[in-house]
Amino acid sequence: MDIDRELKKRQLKVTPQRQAILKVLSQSDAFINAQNLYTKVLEVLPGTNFSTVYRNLDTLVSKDLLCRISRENGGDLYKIRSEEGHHHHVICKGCGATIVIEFCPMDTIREKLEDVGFVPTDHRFEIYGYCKKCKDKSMGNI
Amino acid sequence: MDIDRELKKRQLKVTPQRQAILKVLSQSDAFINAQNLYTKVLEVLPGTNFSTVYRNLDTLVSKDLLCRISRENGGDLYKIRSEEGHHHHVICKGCGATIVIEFCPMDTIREKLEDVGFVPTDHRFEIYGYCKKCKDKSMGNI
DNA sequence: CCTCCAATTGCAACTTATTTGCATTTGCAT
DNA sequence: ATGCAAATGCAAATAAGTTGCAATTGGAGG
Repeated sequence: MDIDRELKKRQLKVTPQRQAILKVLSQSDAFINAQNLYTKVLEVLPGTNFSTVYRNLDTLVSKDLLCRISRENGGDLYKIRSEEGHHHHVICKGCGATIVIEFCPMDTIREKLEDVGFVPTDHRFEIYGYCKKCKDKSMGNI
Repeated sequence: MDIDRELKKRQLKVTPQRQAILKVLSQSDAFINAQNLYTKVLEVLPGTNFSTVYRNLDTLVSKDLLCRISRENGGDLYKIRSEEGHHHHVICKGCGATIVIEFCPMDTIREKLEDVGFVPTDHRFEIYGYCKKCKDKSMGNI
């Protein structure tokens, strides 16, 4: 991933902080929370402020550079948006690894909603569980 | 809904606070957040402590008396679990009203996950938008 | 290369949502 | 009526994220 290019494409300034954040995120496609990300960013660019990280997570999500999901009783999680277009995720609760799925349940249900006059604006579909590697382990570090 | 009966069935003590919480929740099937619920509970049972409300929300969700969803950048929302068994929700962003749908996308995707050795433990599927009534209004009070 | 200015950052204080420890009270089984 | 685990109230603590503002800086244009 050409970080500088992706930032410029979206008219965002190329700052060391953004480079650090995207560098960390691009090194894995697992979901990570803001605090853990912040810790890792500090290793790449010591002195970075956490509000800068939070602000940029918002910015980068809104510019479609990151995917964000939120869980019950847990903070939001982020990862690099490597796929183009609409998709959903299968997320391993052991290692955080993700599988992207193209299947979208809205395709099945949209028409039924129209029948009752409901206009969908957005939706969530996420699957949690354990990947092949993490099966039989109970790490729970997500 | 027979509140006392449902509590006893789950070996939970019947307290005025729980009765108040469930009374408020059972009067509507819209999702509501903990703070708003707390305010309404105070009208029914003044003096109730907010930590009691929070603790009971957790308890009641774990005992399958309530449904909980969480949104990006917002707290969790709760409603009475009126349907038996597994189901998903369509939620109006205008008035909070919900439609229960029996359709579950896992039926479609489960087999494909098995093929790659992924063991799903739980999933989320929620649809947000505007119901017939709230269309053309931009209330955004959810 | 230099200048300028809006965008970005650092800092610290604040907010919001929720949780926890502990003493007190209470539902309910016996 | 009694005993005790469960539940509550209170206050303080925590976690996660946000905000105002002054200082800094990326990068477009000269």
